[in-house]
Amino acid sequence: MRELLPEQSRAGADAANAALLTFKAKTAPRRRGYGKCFPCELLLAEASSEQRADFDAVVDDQDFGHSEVLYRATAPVGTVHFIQMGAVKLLRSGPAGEQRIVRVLKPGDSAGIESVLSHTYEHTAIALGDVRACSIPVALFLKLAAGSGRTQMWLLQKSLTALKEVETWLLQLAGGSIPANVRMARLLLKLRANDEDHIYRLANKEMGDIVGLVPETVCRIISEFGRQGIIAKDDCGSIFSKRYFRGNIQALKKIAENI
Amino acid sequence: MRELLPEQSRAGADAANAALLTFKAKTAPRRRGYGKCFPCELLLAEASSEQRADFDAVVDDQDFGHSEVLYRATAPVGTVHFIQMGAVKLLRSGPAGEQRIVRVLKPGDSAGIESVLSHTYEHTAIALGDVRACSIPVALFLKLAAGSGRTQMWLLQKSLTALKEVETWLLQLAGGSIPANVRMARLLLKLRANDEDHIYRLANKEMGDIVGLVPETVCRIISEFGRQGIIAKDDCGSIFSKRYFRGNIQALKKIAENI
DNA sequence: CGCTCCGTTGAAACGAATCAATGAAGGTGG
DNA sequence: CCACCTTCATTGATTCGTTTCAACGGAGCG
Repeated sequence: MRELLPEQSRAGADAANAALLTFKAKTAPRRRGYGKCFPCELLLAEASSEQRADFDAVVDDQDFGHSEVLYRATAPVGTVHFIQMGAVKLLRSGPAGEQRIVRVLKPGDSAGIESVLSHTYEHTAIALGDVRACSIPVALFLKLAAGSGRTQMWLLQKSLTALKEVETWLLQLAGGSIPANVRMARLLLKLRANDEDHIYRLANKEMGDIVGLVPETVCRIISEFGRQGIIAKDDCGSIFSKRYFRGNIQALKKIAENI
Repeated sequence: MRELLPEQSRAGADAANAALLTFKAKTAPRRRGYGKCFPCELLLAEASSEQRADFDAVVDDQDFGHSEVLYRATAPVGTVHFIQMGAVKLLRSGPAGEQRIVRVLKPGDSAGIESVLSHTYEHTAIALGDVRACSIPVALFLKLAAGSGRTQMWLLQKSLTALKEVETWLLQLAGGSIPANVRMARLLLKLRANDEDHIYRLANKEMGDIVGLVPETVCRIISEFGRQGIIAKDDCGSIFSKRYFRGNIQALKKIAENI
């Protein structure tokens, strides 16, 4: 289980990642232009030409598979990531071993910005499904960001948006006398993909780690929703095999309102 | 109960506040120099002399009494506040009427910065005890902030710190299979005043609104802590009359660890 | 093929919410 | 200054929901 790799294997994994990055930088086709990644565009808008050269030499896209670790909490900050595709869960762990998913990053979000405050990562970041991210060494990122007012403003907006999101989770998803099925309905609505009736499907334990429930309880509630015809496991072959639910959004909203 | 003033009385209250502010600007002794409020210092560091004059004409300190409302959620953003003294609770309300304290601001924190994203307040802000805040009209704040890179950086740091704080609340204080007495012990530790054994005392319902418990349960746990000699109501006369607990920090930490 | 991990379901125990009643405190008006 | 009223703190008895413990089946993987 990659999420719980023991500490001693981390150095090896990091070295492997570094090697992979180097390899890719030399052999893989480079991104064309800077427009592909909005944050990079911002970072470079006010940069000098030699900074652009620096940038071009080390920054590239990076792909991660399902449940692959982008970085680990308490590790020194190495790179800042801008999510371009897929979703990433941010895990925070407490001293007593408790664990909770505090955010889910989607395309346009950034990971590792806590480097502005500290030299170690705050979370463990793990890919949900296939992920593509633009990865920038933290030193370069900080240097470019310091010279770009627009980037700072963008970061501030992103941070405030994240703050709002977490506060909403705290209000709507966290325990506190709100029945478990209501919290689950709200979570499913938040995990909606696009504007259709597809709902991104996480493992029972993962959903439990968000709403504060035990996996068994999550399973019971999901099963009950299924019995009521509110959601169905979307096993329609293809790549969607088991990564999605198909849900009755209106019915879920009804439950989420909690009468 | 001032927190639940009906809507129709708000306009009157706002007008009264505006009148008070004007009055104070004309008659009350002004703050001496800009050094008194760090954020103001930052805002003005790169400002022109006429901007300073503008600033000096409208910005001043404002005092709030216990349970007084600084601003109300969904109201248009009028002023941004920098807390100089006391504590302020930020309440977020959901569509189903659920309510939760999502943050507690302390000196050095800012309130109303969501104005960067939106034109309405995100929270209802209510004073806990006596509060002194530096109040700046949002238009002036945005104008000055746009021209001050250091202010933007400071705001980013503040926002990231708040984000970290809320995530920690989500992890340690929100429901999720963590026993109620452990969550309460953690809350009491977070409400510690200074480095002593004084603990800021909120109403039972307020503490419940943070950890997601019903007031009765909060009372039972506090009573139990009292019976165990872990905390005592600090009724030692003076102004501290009933605003503080006196607690055995080590014992609380023991409980907070949850074995 | 056997291993482990995850999903699923059942029965029982526990903890917190609810309902209800009393007492203390603060504010208002006579 | 006292009586009244509203709000909050406190405690008990009961109910309800979620956790816990346990067992089984299936999927993925070495």
